Amino acid sequence: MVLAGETILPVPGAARRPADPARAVAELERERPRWVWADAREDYPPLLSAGVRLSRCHDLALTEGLLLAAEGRYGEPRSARAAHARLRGLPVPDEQPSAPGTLFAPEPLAAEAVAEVLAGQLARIDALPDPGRFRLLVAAESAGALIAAEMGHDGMPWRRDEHDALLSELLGPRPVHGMRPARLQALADEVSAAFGHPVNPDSVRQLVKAFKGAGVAIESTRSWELKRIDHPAVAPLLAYKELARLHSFHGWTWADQWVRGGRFRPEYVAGGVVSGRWATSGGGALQIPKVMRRVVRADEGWTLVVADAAQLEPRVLAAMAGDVGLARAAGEIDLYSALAQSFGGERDNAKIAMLSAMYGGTSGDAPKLLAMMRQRFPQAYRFVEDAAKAGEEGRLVRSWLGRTSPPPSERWKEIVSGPDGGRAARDRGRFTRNFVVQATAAEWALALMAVLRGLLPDPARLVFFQHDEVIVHCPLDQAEQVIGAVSGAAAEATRLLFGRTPVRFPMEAVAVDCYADAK
DNA sequence: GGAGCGGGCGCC
DNA sequence: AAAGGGCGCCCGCTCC
Repeated sequence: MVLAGETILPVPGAARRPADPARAVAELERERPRWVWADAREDYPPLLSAGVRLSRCHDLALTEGLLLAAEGRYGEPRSARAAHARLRGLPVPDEQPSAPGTLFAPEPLAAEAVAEVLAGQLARIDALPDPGRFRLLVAAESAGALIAAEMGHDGMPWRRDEHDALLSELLGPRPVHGMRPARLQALADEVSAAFGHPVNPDSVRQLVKAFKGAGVAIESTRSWELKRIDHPAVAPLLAYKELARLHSFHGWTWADQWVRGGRFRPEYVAGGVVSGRWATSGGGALQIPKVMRRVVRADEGWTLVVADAAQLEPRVLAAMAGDVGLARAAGEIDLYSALAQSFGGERDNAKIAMLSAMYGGTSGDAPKLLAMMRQRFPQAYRFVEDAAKAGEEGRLVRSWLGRTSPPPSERWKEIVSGPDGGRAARDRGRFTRNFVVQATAAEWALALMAVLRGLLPDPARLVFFQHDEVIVHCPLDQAEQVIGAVSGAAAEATRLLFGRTPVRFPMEAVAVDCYADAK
């Protein structure tokens, strides 16, 4: 095992930091070690900039977070430094992720300390209920950290000329900074005209007041509520809201900040969501509107291989719960169609039933459909009900590989024991109900990416990941190989998590020139 | 004039 | 038709 971090121990006897760390790392990488480092988010980008890529790692910070949660110590500082202080019984430093270039960056953790923390973590993993699964979780989470850094480094192809054309088409030409684009101003004027006085369409308060003055009582300005209203201001207002969002979230200013050299480079945060999903800390890569997909185009002579897992969450539920009936339906490509006959012949009913079971839905037809689910698929039904019950009682739940939900807050405990505790309890029940499914789906997706990354031929690159969807950018002549790698990776991820299961996890990939053409 | 929060809505 | 999980982000607005 080779230890790395900020501190690098290349070979025994050479305990000093080498003159050219990146080169030393690159040489050692030929042995394909599992690198151990404090925090890939900080340690990997400099290596990537130096042209070095690593195949495997153990990320102490991410692992510490997983372990603390599993041990019921969620919320304690999870940095390698903090973990080391806990081991030594020293004061634990506060969580302070130092931004790159921080003036007072802490001294790097010594290699000996890294080794100590690692040994401590491996021992703690052995003490868990299912160390084998947890080790897989740690490996997948760590691989995710590598991939997140690489995707941030490589960036997703983003054509600024197409982006500008799209914005101009929808909003009018780029305005002077701080001004509304022409189309937005025209819509705002229409809204004001409809009320007969100036109204700021960005102000909820002004809108509610204006509608009230026009004799229309509304609770909110949510678009579904506005759509039920008959008033001339509604149409321009809805159009305004949609375009204003595009302008402020993914407009010219956004592109100035996030797009360089034909690449959109967001900052992904592996494990940034409690469920294990990724988050972003800038750039909003996980909320790019579908209309923007036409802006994502492969380089000349290259292609985009776009792949998404079909109905991932219900399949995960079927596999976890070991529900034979649901697993049989999940052996089909379209799971909901396969379920339709169990829900009165309607595919939509099957979908509502499954989503309500996984999200805790109670409105509309949900109660009726859930009753049918309880009868037809008792094991799957019980699986999510048990998770909900655990949450309502303030207990913790775990994903398939052992990611543990955060505990309820002290405030929650107060409220729940009070007179109106039912609402808070049900809210938490919905959270834990969803957690077990969402977190396991995230694990499957991480495993998929980790395997896929290892199968990609150079210079193919993962350039986008969004919960259950990946994009690989590769030369045209690698398209077929990459498409094969995707389905191979999906099968391997399924095997890694669930072993032999009748549940299928279809991951169909297509090679396209433009992201918008993928669906 | 900056921090913090709720509304609203994009994605899954 | 309208409500159920997870996020990030911008806006208006309040408060200090």
